[in-house]
Amino acid sequence: MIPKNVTIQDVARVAGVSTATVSRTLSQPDVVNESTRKRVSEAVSVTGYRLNRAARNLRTQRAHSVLVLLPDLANPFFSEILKGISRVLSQSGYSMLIASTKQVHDSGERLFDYLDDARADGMIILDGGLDADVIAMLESARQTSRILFACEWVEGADFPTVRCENRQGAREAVNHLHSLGHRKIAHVTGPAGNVLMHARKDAFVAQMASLDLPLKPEWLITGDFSIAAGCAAAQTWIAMEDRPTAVFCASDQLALAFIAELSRHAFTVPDDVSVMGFDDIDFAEQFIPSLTSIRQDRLRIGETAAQMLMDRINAPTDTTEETTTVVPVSLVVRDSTAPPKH
Amino acid sequence: MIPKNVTIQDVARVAGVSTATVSRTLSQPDVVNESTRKRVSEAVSVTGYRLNRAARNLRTQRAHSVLVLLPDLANPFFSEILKGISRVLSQSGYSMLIASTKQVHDSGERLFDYLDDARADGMIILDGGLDADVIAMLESARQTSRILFACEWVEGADFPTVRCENRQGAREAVNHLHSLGHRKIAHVTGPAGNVLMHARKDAFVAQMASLDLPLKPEWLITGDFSIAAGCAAAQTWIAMEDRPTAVFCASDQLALAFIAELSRHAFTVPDDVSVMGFDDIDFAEQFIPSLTSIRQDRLRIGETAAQMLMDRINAPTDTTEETTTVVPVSLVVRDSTAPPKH
DNA sequence: CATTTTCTTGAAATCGATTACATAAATTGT
DNA sequence: ACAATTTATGTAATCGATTTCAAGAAAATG
Repeated sequence: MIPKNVTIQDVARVAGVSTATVSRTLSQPDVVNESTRKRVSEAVSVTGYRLNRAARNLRTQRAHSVLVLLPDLANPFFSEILKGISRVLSQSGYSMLIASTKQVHDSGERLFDYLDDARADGMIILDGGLDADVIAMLESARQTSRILFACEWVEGADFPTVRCENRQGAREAVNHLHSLGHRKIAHVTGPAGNVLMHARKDAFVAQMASLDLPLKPEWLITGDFSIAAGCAAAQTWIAMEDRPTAVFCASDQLALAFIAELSRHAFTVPDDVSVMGFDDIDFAEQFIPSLTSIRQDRLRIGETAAQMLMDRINAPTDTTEETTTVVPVSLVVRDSTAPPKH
Repeated sequence: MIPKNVTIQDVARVAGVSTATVSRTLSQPDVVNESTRKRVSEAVSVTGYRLNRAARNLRTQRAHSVLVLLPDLANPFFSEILKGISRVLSQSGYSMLIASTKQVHDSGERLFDYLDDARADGMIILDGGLDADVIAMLESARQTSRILFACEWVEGADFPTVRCENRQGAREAVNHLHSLGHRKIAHVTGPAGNVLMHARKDAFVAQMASLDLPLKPEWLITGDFSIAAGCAAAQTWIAMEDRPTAVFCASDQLALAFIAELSRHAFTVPDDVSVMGFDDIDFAEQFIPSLTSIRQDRLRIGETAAQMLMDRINAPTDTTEETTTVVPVSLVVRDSTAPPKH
């Protein structure tokens, strides 16, 4: 009942040629004579032949797939990026493997096993918070050029990176609030140690200074990108003597939680305080009030990262040059920011 | 500079045994003598040997990976499910490949190529809206037992399925609203033809009847699971002569968009109308007002699906029995529902 | 002590493609 | 017309594991 797998041998027999010719017809049609090409193509469709990828992968020493490593599979922030990555990969005939940092760790695998394994030809890492020893291992791995970071990165490590203009985003945020008339602006940061948190915070501080705006230390509220942190930050704001009239949150998730918590305490946005986020996640638009944010083109980040990786994988030699691609951000003004009321 | 790959041959040489013994030591340690086992283990760690998966996959005719097919990569609804799937797969040493229906279609691949290809040993499909011809092909594929559906399914097709208790969820929604005192309840449905839409709508209608509640035809508002449909439904509600006091939406995304649109027209939830959703996505809790919903345990759906697939893949014979596993739902009461005001 | 059974191990075939090399045929140049 | 190319194809090695079969050693049996 179960028909045996059709192999290249079967096709060769049917077409009356050798397997080498079949293989050539399929991968480099131009080197075979037109008449045989036609005969082979016919044999292929008659037999219903499908290339066995495991065999090809073994012979060519290529996995024809790429690993995407996420900090957390359940975080919707990444889905659009995956879409971009997947699109580019599938154009090149590559498959997308997905794993989360935590899972890899828990299962006792080591990250570069994926490369050593012949399971993946490269990896796109979306988690800048990898342990130092993991990074060290990756750097000493044989195929360093096939590892790249997207969105986040690791300070001091020489991996190619695709990221958005974090600093520019923070500057635009400050400028936007400033232009609305705000002078007292707070910043809820990302998690301590996170590279994005530093980039955004530093730029925030710098821009405040360059606009001659005051900045009390307590207006820098340390959070992380979680919902809980947004709620906590809201309580911090509520407890302040001299409340800032605007708050720039390091992520949309923070901002939305911040607003939600405020509303549970009968404060209204933007009447009592203007709030803005960073990322422009899908939900920002649907929230009430809709959220002013700094938009990251996540699709493009994903596509760019995948394309860079493809280029490196297909490059004849190990190109050692490190490359950083920066994707622009844009301000999206919605209802959560307004001029301050006096 | 680039050290050659360590193969099983190298290990065998170092340990002074044959490759067969090395292979046995690694995959069935109990059949080799303890002393040789020790010697081999040592050789493995000395050489830093890593199994080449491509080679194993070819020889064993297993890809050791599973394809997960999503309707849309960018939809956050699925992320938690992926987490569940990935967890179970990685425990079994399997990798998770991800693709979207649209992408597979656009790239000209056929779905079962993934199986024929030796790229995947099975697939979990999260999209019940596949074209009829795709379904027909899948049914006629050689390895039908290695295909299963999760969340959605295809009416009439005999694939094993994991789904949540859609009907029970709809009943609980009606009961909840009824117990708050609502008598006029509308339902915003999912997209026409969708199996979830039908299950939920039918159960809604039935439960309304069994509670002797009136149900005008216009109270069944056809939507889809999109944000736009939620907005449109809100406008439909606003335009009604005799407005229902409660609205049960077939998804959270619908419900949130519904509420957002109402608020743009100066209606308040739950004061003017109670609204509830289905799914309990992460955001339901953060919305203002927080959303009453029917919770699907997405993690568990993912885990169950993956486990079922693993069992089938590892089953000695092609078990043809169709199985449907139903995962319970639960009512989560939040702020978007309240007794009607008269 | 001969015979059977059980443990261990190795030699070699195998999975299904790709590709280096060889060879035969066709084309070109002089 | 003969040598030199070019073009098209086939032979066979190869990728790196797993597994069947056979065989020698050790243990158990009568």
